[in-house]
Amino acid sequence: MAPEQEAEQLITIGEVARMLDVTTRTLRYWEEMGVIEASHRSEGGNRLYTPYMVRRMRFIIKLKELGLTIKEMQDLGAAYGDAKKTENMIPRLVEILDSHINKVDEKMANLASLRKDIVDYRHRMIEKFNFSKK
Amino acid sequence: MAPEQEAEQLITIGEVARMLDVTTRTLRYWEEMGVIEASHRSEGGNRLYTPYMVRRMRFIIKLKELGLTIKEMQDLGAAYGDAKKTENMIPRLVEILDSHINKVDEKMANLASLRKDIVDYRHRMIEKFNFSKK
DNA sequence: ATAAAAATTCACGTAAAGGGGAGAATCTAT
DNA sequence: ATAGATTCTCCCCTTTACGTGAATTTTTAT
Repeated sequence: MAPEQEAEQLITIGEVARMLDVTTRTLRYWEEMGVIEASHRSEGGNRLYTPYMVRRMRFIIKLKELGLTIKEMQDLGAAYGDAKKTENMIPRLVEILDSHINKVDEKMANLASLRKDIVDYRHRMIEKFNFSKK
Repeated sequence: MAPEQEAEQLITIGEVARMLDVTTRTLRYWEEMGVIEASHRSEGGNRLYTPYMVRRMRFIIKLKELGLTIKEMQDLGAAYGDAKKTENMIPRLVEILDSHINKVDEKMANLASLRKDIVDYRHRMIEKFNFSKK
């Protein structure tokens, strides 16, 4: 067998927070919501995280940037945790992403329409102004 | 002189709510927030709205669908209302509209970029999935 | 050993956009 | 005139994603 695996370097919540540019409160909140959990606890009870967990948190952040809610991440997390195979999570993720692409498309169409409305309104106002000045 | 202008047909809050597919609570909330106000009140104090107000509310709904906040609508709403009162405000209104057009343009650019991110991410996920399935 | 920094668990607060109910008054129709 | 439907004003509740202490422990550095 290979020699015992080297102890992973565990880092504290504060270090993780600085690395990911989030607050410790946010990390505890994610744990509270069940989208992530601390890898270990120290003797005294302090949270300690492995690099793997940090990668998972980066992933969470990415999903957040893509507009997924914590609730949607919980679904993904369940699939993730249960199967332990990332691959099993992917179809569900793709499904959620698809729905987000649709939402974004809708918003863009609406924005285009609003822009047109505002521009039209602006033109009417300018004409009215010039006319009143004769 | 022309004959006295026909009394505008005023409708109740419930009718407006049904027409616009929102709740009466929502309409009162908008009033509370200052983005709209009732055209009149009946003898007994019930809100009554003119067709013009209904058009303004449709406009509000459109803005809402775009993700504009009530705060943003307050600016636009104020300008919209002021312009009706006096044409001296038109240059100011055009100015505000221009700033909103810029905001809309920015939002559209952000959404376009977000959409690209999501689509790219989706592709990477699918490739990974297919690869793992060999 | 001891001060300072960091972490712990409550637990209340915030903003946005309303939801929902109470109790009273008003409007509509017969 | 009276039932029944609507509306009125208050006022507290909800959700989401944390913020912000407070009081207590743990960890780190000297």
